[in-house]
Amino acid sequence: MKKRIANILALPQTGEQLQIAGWVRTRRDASGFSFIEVGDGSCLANIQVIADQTLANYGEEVKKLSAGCSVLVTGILQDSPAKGQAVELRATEVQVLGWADPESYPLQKKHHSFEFLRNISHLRPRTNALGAVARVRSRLSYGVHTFFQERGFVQVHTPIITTSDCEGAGEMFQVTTPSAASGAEAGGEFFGRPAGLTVSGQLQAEVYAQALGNVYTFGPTFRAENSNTSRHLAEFWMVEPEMAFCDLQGNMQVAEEMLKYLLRLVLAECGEDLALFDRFIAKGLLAKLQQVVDHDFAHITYTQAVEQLLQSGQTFTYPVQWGIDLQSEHERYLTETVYQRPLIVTDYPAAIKPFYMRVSDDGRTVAAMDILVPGIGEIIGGSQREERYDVLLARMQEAGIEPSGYEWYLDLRRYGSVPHSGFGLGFERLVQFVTGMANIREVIPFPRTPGFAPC
RNA sequence: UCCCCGGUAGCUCAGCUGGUAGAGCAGGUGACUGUUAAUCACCCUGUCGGCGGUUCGAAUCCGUCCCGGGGAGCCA
Repeated sequence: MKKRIANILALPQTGEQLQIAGWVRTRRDASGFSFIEVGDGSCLANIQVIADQTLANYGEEVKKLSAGCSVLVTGILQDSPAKGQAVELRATEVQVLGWADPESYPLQKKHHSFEFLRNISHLRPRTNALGAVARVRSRLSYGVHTFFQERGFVQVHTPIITTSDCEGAGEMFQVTTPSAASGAEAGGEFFGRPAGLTVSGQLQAEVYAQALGNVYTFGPTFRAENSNTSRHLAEFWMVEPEMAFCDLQGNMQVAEEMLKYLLRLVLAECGEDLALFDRFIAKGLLAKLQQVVDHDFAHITYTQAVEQLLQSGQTFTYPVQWGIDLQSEHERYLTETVYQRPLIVTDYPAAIKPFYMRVSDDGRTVAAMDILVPGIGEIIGGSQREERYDVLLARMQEAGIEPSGYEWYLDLRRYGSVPHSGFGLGFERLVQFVTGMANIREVIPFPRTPGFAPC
């Protein structure tokens, strides 16, 4: 019976006859038989196969197996007499499904730089670290859905192609057809007006929040920024809940609960993979994650943040002054040095935030919140939305946005407007935080960055 | 886009102040071995990122372009 290695190792039943299918990691020969380590991606661990010379294809095939070959192994699970593994599979048949020429197969049984692996993105999930990232990412993704579904949120598939720019969220990729672009098509635009790939599902999520209450969207997002950093991608995934009848306090509460829920989840269910990261990628990772789960997030207002930075005695490249946007160095200092845990900064100056954020009673700040985490910086950005028609309209005009393109958005304030809030979580930044991977390009299967999209 | 650093064998890298290349791993062959980053011996591997310049001579110095990494900006 064909079984996955994760299931075999979770509940080993020696004496059982079973079959595994996977890829050879290494082969070591002893006198009269070979050890073959086979992994199938179901977990980090491989299973050791004992292939005896009595196998019909031992000399012809088994002895020629090398890293990357795919095999179907039938055998009997038995206790292992040697250290390193509790059980091993004594093969009665080793069927080679696909060869991998050792002269040209790029993956070796040694450390490879992530930079090198990135250039073979079609093969890199076969490595321990990238395979572990893929499993953790998948578990987190599923966890996002269970977190919201358990709380009665409705998932909304917001559009990927959009004609409304979520102002302030970055440059949009244009979407058109070859004939439209060349002007051959009547009207010049496939959609009748300029369209692009979404930079945020927020505005459309607001529509459904004001019909269904609590909703979330979780999908791909695109930014045509020429930014080349370890924290930015041109295509990434974003989690965006939007909640009607919810103020900034409730918003922050959901965000903190969600992050802790997801960390608890992977700590409980991805222990083996996280242990790998803790050992080889980011020492102390497990303790750091546990510490986040066990403590409340720190809360300060933007104004307090500015005061603390001014009083810190630190010299910053960018001088601190009320009204400036906090720079990376400022955010890092606060979350990594002062608080050493996730930090929520609220109530930013209205002048540096987008038009849709709710203006506070002081008239100069908005009900915004950023969650900063050590090592990554901003992982969540959110706000209470401006629900007052007049104020929203004024803010749009201040920002130089033509209201005619946003009539549908203004309608939400004309008809049964309610206080509501939401936030955006950069999913890859979450995966980065959880795995400790230094570069965001390693936590998405096929990273897209300026000048890079190989397949 | 800006600043800094880098591009040498399939991979990871060394190569000091200029004298036309090395190691480990991988690969091949053989030996040995309940092995597990196996071990030992032998063998193979290079337009030193591209182009131009200085020089008797350039991997090394200069210019320029391309690519990558780190940081910044922008943000998630």
